[in-house]
Amino acid sequence: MGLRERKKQRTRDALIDAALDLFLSQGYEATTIDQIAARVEVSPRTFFRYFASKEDVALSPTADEQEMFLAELVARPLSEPPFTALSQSMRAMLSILKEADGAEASRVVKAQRLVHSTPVLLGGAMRLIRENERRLIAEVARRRGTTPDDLQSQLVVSVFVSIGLLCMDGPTEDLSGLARRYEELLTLAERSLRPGWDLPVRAEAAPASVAS
Amino acid sequence: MGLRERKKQRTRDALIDAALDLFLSQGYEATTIDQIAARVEVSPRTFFRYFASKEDVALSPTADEQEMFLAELVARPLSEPPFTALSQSMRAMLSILKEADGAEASRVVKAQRLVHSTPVLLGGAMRLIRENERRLIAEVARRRGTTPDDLQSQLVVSVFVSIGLLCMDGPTEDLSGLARRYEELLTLAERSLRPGWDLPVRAEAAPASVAS
DNA sequence: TAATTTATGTCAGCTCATGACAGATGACAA
DNA sequence: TTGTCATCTGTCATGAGCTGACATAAATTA
Repeated sequence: MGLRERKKQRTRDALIDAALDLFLSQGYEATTIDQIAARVEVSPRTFFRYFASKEDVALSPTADEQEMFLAELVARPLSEPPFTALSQSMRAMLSILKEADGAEASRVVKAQRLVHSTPVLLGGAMRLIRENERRLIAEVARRRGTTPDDLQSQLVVSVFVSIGLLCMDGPTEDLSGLARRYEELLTLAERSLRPGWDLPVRAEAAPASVAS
Repeated sequence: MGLRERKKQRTRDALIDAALDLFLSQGYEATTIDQIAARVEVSPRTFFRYFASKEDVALSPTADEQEMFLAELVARPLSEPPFTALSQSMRAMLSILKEADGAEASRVVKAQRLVHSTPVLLGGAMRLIRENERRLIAEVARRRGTTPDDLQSQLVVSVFVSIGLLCMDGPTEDLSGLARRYEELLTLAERSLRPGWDLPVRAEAAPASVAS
């Protein structure tokens, strides 16, 4: 990789870190682009060459998470039932973050805390999640052998995502706490859902061993 | 009601209608506050005395909906299981909108279409919904005889809300179409959930007529 | 009608965000 | 090494969203 690209990556990371730190210490609205740019020693105009908006930089770790989750899901074996594949993707993502370079994990946790404590960012994060949800639905539909407009596929993704959101609701101290709450919610969800609810109709569990 | 209050209400409604029409015809971002104010013949400054932001006016019908829904839920008899109470509140709200003055219903449908076609407004709407979700959880928790931090209560609300969101995903032509899709999704949900999943643990259905 | 409260308009100012242009810097071939 | 090219960066100008301060106009109350 050339010097140019490395420099760009460093500037980008520096902008994210500076922004997150300023946002968390003095508040999102109270922080100006000028302050972020000054801390990284670039012009305010340059900030906007890296991020489309002030919101963009705050949500960039969340956007990365979404990409990561989708990538995990696509990589899951097709033999897994849809809801299982979703759950496992989340577990995989969490453990990757835990193993990975501390800088990235730190950004994710910081962004999580920031988003959760700033209403306008919460809205932005929800928008990202909703947009990714469409892609998740496409993947789940593929696994269920249906088109993306299949309501049951949409419901499967929707229920899973709502669990993820609940998970983010509590206070985020670190990744382990997040993982713990996630497992707890998953147990509750499985207790509330009918076995096989996420399977394609062809493979649905027979109600009382009666042939259809 | 005095003349002053009536005038204020008329100005407010006029601002909402002007904004929605402009947003829908030429796009949300492409519309300026000046244009909205000019159409109602007030100063731009006055606009901000009625609405905190450009987003606020676009989401005001959605915010009203949220208030309305919560009011319906609180009015539901305590004898109803939580998820039933939620479903019935939605039905009640839809039929009230259908009966009510056409202006309000028109605003709701317009806002729906607008929000669905404007990413930033989608985020804003999600924020409103999430904020109301906290109050819905409190009410559901009360009905289940738990505190608001009870995870199962949160799950009940979360699943219901995710159905509502799915409902809004499709194209919104009118209120009847919305109601139809809602019923369809509700049927699917009930088919996916275990009977009694939303009941307090004390009243949970026994798995096979075995006394606990 | 007079006094008080409240809504509105005007103005100045800040931040966010974008286009245009010029200068600086890394990439690459002769 | 040097010159050329592509790309990144800074400066400037501009417009839109939003807010505080103050004066004016309108409605309420006495």
